[in-house]
Amino acid sequence: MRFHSPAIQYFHAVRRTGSIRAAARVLNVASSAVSRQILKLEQEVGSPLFERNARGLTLTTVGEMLARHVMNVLQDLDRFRSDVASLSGTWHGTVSIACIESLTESVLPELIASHRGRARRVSFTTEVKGSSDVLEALSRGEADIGIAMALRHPPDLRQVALKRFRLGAVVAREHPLARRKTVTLAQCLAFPVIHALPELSIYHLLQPLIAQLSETPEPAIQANSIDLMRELAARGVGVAFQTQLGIGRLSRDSQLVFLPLDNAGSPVWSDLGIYVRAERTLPAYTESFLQELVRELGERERRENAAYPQVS
Amino acid sequence: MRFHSPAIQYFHAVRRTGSIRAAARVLNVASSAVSRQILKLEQEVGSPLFERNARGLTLTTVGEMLARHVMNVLQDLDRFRSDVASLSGTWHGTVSIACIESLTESVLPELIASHRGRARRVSFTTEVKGSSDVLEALSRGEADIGIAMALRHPPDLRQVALKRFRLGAVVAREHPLARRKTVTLAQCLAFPVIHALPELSIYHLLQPLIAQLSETPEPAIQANSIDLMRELAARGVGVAFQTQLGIGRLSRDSQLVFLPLDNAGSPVWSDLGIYVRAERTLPAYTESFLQELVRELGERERRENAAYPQVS
DNA sequence: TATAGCCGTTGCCGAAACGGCAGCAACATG
DNA sequence: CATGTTGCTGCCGTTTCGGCAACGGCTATA
Repeated sequence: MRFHSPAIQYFHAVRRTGSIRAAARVLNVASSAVSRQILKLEQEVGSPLFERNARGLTLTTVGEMLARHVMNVLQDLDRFRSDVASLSGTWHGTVSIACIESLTESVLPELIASHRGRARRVSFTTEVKGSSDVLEALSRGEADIGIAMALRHPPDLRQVALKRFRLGAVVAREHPLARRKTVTLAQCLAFPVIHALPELSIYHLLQPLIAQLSETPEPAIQANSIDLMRELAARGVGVAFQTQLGIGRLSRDSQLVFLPLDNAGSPVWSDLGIYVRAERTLPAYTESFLQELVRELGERERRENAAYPQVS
Repeated sequence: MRFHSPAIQYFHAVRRTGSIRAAARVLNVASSAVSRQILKLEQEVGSPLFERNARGLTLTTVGEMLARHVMNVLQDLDRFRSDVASLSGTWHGTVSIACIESLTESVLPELIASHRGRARRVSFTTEVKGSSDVLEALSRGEADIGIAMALRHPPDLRQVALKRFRLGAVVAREHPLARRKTVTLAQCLAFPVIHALPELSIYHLLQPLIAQLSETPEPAIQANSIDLMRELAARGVGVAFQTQLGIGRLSRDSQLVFLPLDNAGSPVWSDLGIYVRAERTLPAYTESFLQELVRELGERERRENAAYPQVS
């Protein structure tokens, strides 16, 4: 089912690989063929699409415009294919997800497992990244669904849903703070804390609040792995900060205690956004999973906010 | 700038014309070439795209799916072209509008004139249709922007804006009702009325209200031309029903008087919707006009509702 | 400074795709 | 039954495409 001129696909491959020869290897054709198609495209458009650097090609402004168009075409072709396939009863395809680490402990594995239980022919690709990298991967068409901290998102992305979860302190069961219902940041800073490095978005949530406090914090550990921070907290090394989503199993096993943060009487929210390329209609199987994802996150949001009602 | 395989464009032409030979004439190629491209497409997709009737071709289900994809591709290609053109400073293209008759008296001509005053290189195509035909033309990709009564719209269309205007009685200056501020339907029906035929959406707005009244109405005139109804009312033939949008000049010349309808104490609204294909990003020049259209209609809505405040 | 390894591009040539022409059968209309 | 129109199919010249080998430009390394 290849009714689009090869130029389109060649261009797409060159953009992704950043090199004509590399694209040719991926496409299983001679590099000369790729080169000629690109040159022909540039002649048709009337403007160069790539800047030829010594070590590969970079998109020009016009090239980026064409890349957007080509992405729209190829993604819509995917959708068309899945539409035709679903007509004859066969649901198959791959859902590609880019998400931040907090989802990997329980939300995503459970959802994927349950979904594959019902739709065996749908496969998944998931890539864990930082929030801004998630949005970038989505913009570049390298993922279908993105889950990231709800920062300002580029206009070519659409925020399908926005779920807010309470940020809290995470301590071991034996920790002195563990008997409290909620904690303030100041109370936490009296103990050794496990800080997130700036590449994690928790850092940007907490930093402004910490800056307001004038106290000298206890010596702290810094890490960029949520998994590591969680395990450190479980071993009583210190106080970590997370949403309850990121704790998961250790919380159920009662090794960890989650204490909602209380910032001058109001909760500290961590906003989770679900994103999709705006100029795109998702294939049916992707849309189906997306709906489940939104529903599940909404369900968790509801449950957590019921368990820890407003401080005020 | 034709970097899409001919099959795409041929298919699109065949779909629009409903015949291979007609498409070939439009495309300036031999009919055999078109026929072969369609056959090749069907082979690639693995399913017939058209039903061959004796007198032309009709889309199959799969064909309609492909038509949707092809429409997305070609419309997005248009957008890409306009993006590239605007990069080199030249804004040009054609905005195609499908709308109902009430817009043709003042809103649309003024907007188009003012827009062309600023952007000389943008041309316009406008087609006046009934509300449901407007939506259909939009779905088929025969128009960029649709303005119609806000009925339920198909899911492949997006309602960009919804503006409500008061439905009112329209009478000549000398008409006995002309001195009133508002009128009820019952008061109107005491006089000869000019009814809309079912093909106009005013009919569907008024019919349920008329059905509630048990009175025997005066002998009425029925028409399907808003222009005709307006001119009839201006000549004192009877009471017509319209939104103020549809009166325009004759109202400014004080030949006609607009009397908002009062239905058991509440206004009768006529909802005007502005529509666009959902799976599409508009070219910049089209988007620009669309914004002006929405703004202008919003402005009129505001002015009218200020002139005729709530009845209650 | 010389060399090896990439890079994109180009000439050449066989293969594949495309399009035009004329003619076919099928069907509708009168 | 004649006529017109429909889509389809051999045949054939033209265009396009892709593979191979080679060239010049560049970087990194010895």
